[in-house]
Amino acid sequence: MTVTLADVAARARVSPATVSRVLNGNYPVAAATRERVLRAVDELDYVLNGPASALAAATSDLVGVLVNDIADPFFGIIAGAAQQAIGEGAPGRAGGEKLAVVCNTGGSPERELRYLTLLQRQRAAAVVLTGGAVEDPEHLAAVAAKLTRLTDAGTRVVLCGRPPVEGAVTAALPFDNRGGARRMTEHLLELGHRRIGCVAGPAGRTTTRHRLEGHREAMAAAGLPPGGLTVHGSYDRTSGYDAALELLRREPGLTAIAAANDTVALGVCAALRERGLRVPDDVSVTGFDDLPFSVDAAPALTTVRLPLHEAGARAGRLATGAEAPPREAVPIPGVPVLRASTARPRGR
Amino acid sequence: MTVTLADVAARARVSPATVSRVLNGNYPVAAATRERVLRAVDELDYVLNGPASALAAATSDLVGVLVNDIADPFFGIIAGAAQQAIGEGAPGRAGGEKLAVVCNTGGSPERELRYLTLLQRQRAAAVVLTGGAVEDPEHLAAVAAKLTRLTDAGTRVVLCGRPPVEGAVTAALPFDNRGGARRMTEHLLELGHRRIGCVAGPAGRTTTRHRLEGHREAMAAAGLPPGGLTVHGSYDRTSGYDAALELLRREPGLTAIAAANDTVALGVCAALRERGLRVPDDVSVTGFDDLPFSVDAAPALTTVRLPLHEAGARAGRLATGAEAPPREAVPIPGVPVLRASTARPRGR
DNA sequence: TTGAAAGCGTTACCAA
DNA sequence: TTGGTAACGCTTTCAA
Repeated sequence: MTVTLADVAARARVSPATVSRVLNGNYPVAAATRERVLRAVDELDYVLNGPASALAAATSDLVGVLVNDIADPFFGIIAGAAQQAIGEGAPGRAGGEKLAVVCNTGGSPERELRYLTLLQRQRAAAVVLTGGAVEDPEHLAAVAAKLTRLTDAGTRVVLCGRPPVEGAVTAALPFDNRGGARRMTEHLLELGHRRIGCVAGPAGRTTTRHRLEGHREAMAAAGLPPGGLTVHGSYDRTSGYDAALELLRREPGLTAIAAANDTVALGVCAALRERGLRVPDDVSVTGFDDLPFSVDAAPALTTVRLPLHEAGARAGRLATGAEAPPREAVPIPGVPVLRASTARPRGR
Repeated sequence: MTVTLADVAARARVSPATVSRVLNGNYPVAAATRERVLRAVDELDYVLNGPASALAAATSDLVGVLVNDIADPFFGIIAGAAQQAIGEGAPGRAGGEKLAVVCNTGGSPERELRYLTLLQRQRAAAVVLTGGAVEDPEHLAAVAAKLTRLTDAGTRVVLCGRPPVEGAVTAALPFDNRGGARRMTEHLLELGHRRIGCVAGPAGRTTTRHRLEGHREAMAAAGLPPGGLTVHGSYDRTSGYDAALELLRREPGLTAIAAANDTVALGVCAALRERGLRVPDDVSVTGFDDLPFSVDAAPALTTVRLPLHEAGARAGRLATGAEAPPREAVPIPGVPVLRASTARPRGR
């Protein structure tokens, strides 16, 4: 029925062991023999049995990339870069390359754990976790335990855009969300803004907390009440829209809104537009992430650029072992991108 | 070292066979026994060995979802919906659920084939191919052959937003790109537009060809030269930007531009904006796909809505077998969404 | 309802 | 440089 390694061996008139060696290329094989084997592989259209290979070798070619929302280009860019780096990296078993796959947790802690178990079950070669983590202590502990088991079993664990986990991890590439947010708000303050609203991300996530903390640090440093004008919401457009209306209700005279990310900023802009307010002349809006569409969506948007592609690619290299893990986690900085948003507050 | 099924069996004082039966739940097991086994599983923190299981059962829990560009929300939405449907579907081996993973081909025929081979190697339970196909005859034949091998080996093959492949496929859910594009251009014609530019997608892909054909059908039906004002480019913003400038160079008096998709339309809008032209008052712009950001990016954009989420979810159900494959492929229609784009041509 | 045991297709060790 | 051959951990028939 299906062609096996034994069939190839028979056809090439060698032992199965030799075929395996040719395919894996880890052992010396005579050129003539190798030739014969490869021809047989081709003629029989042989495809290695991955499960059998993984069972015997106690490891597989699978690399899992976990993302919070696959429909969000933020993760798409990271995952795409990681997948490419992994594909280009060291070849996996049997001369084939590693199979980098992305798993969509939807931001759900349960699904995150489920995927980790599934990947553990598959004896994955590596796992890359991207984006913010849920901060529930119980879940955090469960994830840490799971990651420890994975590393113990030889699976490489890489964190990308996610804060380090004590000792359970091969490498961590955290984003400096706090610093980026602080610099962003400092920029607004320098322009003279004082009544600044904040649309934070979903509560209980590291990304949300860090960005919010950065914002508040800047506010506090300027002697302003840091917590007054904050609304939480999910990382989508609707959330920004609703939040902007709520902020305007609370403080009709606000002159700037700092949003959790670019997508949220888009919703903010839409709400302002409906209210007849212009960006950035009436209200300055800032985002975070600098996604490709934001320049069209809101040309006047000031945002923070995170090197998503670079971070993803590096995470991929760390996952394959093509790059040595850094001694300790060095946060990847986010730099404000000032497009047209240099408007000073006008007061209304 | 690692906990095996035998360890669980020993602890529960049953045979390995019984443990397997409890885990898979396909055979009757006494309630008390099952209880004991599950407790042992829990106490030992046992995780099934996927490769071993897949080897013995000759099939795995893996479902591959191939996308052309993971950073494009078009695919993200489809893949997310498919992944969710697959996760919610019939449980896979050992009571766990299916592992739906997305693979990013980057639109490259080689990577597409490579991923198919990798999934074949893993003995994937199903494969979902999304989005347009490259039309190179050689590649088409190679893919068809590969898909035939996959179905022969018991892997379900589902096409989502991709034209059917002769006999090699379990189910196909093609998008009616041609009809959607035709209706879109008809709309422009009804408004009185005559000098309509077209920014088509990358040459040699089914999606591009079908959308272009629909556009030209409408043009021809209106007695207009169908091929005059067409520029090809990739599915990204830059492509739209460049194409719009080129179209304006060729026909400064054009009053409408039909873009390959929403992302491209964004680039078109940006170029027009730079030229001091307003959308839709000076130039009407149409996109395709109706992605979430387009409403903010270009509120005046007319676009075609494809039910991406529904299509992805259905593809997922077809992949798990939760839904019976349709007798034959029924194209999923795309309906024009007229936001503010009802402007008639002004002539310039 | 349960157990015993024969595979499943590779890998990797030990010889030759 | 090559071959023989135990594992690897699970599933599944066949018996009991």
